Amino acid sequence: MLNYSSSEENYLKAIYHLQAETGKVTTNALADELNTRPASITDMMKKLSSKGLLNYKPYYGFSLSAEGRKAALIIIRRHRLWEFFLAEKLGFGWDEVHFVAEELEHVSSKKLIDKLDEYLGFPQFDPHGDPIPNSKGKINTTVLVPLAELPINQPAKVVRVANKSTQMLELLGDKKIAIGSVIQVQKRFDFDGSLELRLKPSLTEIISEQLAKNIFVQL
Amino acid sequence: MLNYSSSEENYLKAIYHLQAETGKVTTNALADELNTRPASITDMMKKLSSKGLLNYKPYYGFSLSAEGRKAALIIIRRHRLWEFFLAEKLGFGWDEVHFVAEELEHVSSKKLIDKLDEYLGFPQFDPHGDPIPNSKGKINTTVLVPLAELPINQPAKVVRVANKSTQMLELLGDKKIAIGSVIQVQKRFDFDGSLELRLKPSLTEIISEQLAKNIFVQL
DNA sequence: ATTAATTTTTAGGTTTGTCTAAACATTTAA
DNA sequence: TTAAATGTTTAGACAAACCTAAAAATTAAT
Ligand SMILES: [Mn+2]
Ligand SMILES: [Mn+2]
Ligand SMILES: [Mn+2]
Ligand SMILES: [Mn+2]
Repeated sequence: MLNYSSSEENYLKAIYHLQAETGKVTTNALADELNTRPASITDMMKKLSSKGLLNYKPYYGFSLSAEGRKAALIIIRRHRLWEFFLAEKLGFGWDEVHFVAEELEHVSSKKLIDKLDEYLGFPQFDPHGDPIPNSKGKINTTVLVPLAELPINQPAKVVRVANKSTQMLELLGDKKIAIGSVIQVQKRFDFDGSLELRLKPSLTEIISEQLAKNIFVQL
Repeated sequence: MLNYSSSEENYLKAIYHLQAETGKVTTNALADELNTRPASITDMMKKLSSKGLLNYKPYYGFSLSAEGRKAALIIIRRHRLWEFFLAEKLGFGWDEVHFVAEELEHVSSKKLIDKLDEYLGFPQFDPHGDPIPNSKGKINTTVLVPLAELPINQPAKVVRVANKSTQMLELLGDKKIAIGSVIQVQKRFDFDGSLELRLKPSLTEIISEQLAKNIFVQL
């Protein structure tokens, strides 16, 4: 049914992400995201809008059409399922999966992805805690709360980490925090925003506000 | 270390296969194999030989250099490991794996392939019975005998099927022959070359010469 | 040994996706 | 409210990987 080039797919995905994160998408922001030049963005915007994937008026910006959003979600589904596979089955580290999935996501067999999904047990979140759209493109829109804003003594599950660097992975390992951990905030120090967490009845850890802003939990 | 485009990889692989099957490679044969025009072959031959992957003299034909052979084996390794994965883990049919692997083989992470190999238990043959090169590019060169030439009463294991069509799969299913089956030829009818096979002490099947020529066994 | 047929290469185009430099629009600042 | 800065689009090129049609080389047939 659908068949887009790897380039088109990367553009659709990037537009979707920028739209979700910042509300609107600009030519420069997209060029920055995709490591291309603004002129290339304009070229591709014309192409995608002529294919009905984008609403585009010169100088007025652009946004995904219903069809474009649908296509983007298919690619995001592929990407996150592959990330899950790499981490869960092949033992890749958290911080290594993204780069490889960036290539695997362009393999376009629908059967492949649906079988993979089944084989993996229909996972709900990728290794970074981001939700995986189902085969109909529906995405779990559970509202995630940054740990920095979690009310005191409210238990919650860690499901997503915004920053995906090696340094972050290292720090989380040290603090014994992982995707799936159930956590509650025991105390918030207003001076620097640092938090005292309770991980298990007998295990507490102190984390910085900066770290807390990058950890997302589900109530 | 190495990084070739998908096109270059497909050419290298096709040259390797034609070289192995027919001894030499011609412009037309290659164009035929790759569904392109002879002119496109000449273009790519210049490119690949300028990269040192090919020995090429205009009008005199071409053959893979040592480096080209090495690159081809890496791609064949990827292809066959993915085929094995699709058949073994995701439940794809024999006849469905090739098409998808044709795309997956171009994902270039060495770590991905080596981890996949390990995850799959270092398989020796793909679902068609073709040998899988190891991570150093060494390929199992076990000589395979077409079932049509197997001596009477010599037990042997089915390891490869040359024709990969759905029709073939259907016929083999009907005759209860699969990769891994241990077989011996009980009688050869010289009139039409058909064979009476013994599959288990109490199970015999008659197969045509045409089928027997497409089934390869290991002694 | 010419001529004819086949194979291979060259010449010149096309499409996709990129780029730089210049022009044009919009936004911000003086 | 004009000028400067910023953001976006156009114009024109380029490389990769294809193509068709014509030319050149090789091989096969008279
Ligand atoms: Mn990608
Ligand atoms: Mn992810
Ligand atoms: Mn391929
Ligand atoms: Mn195979």
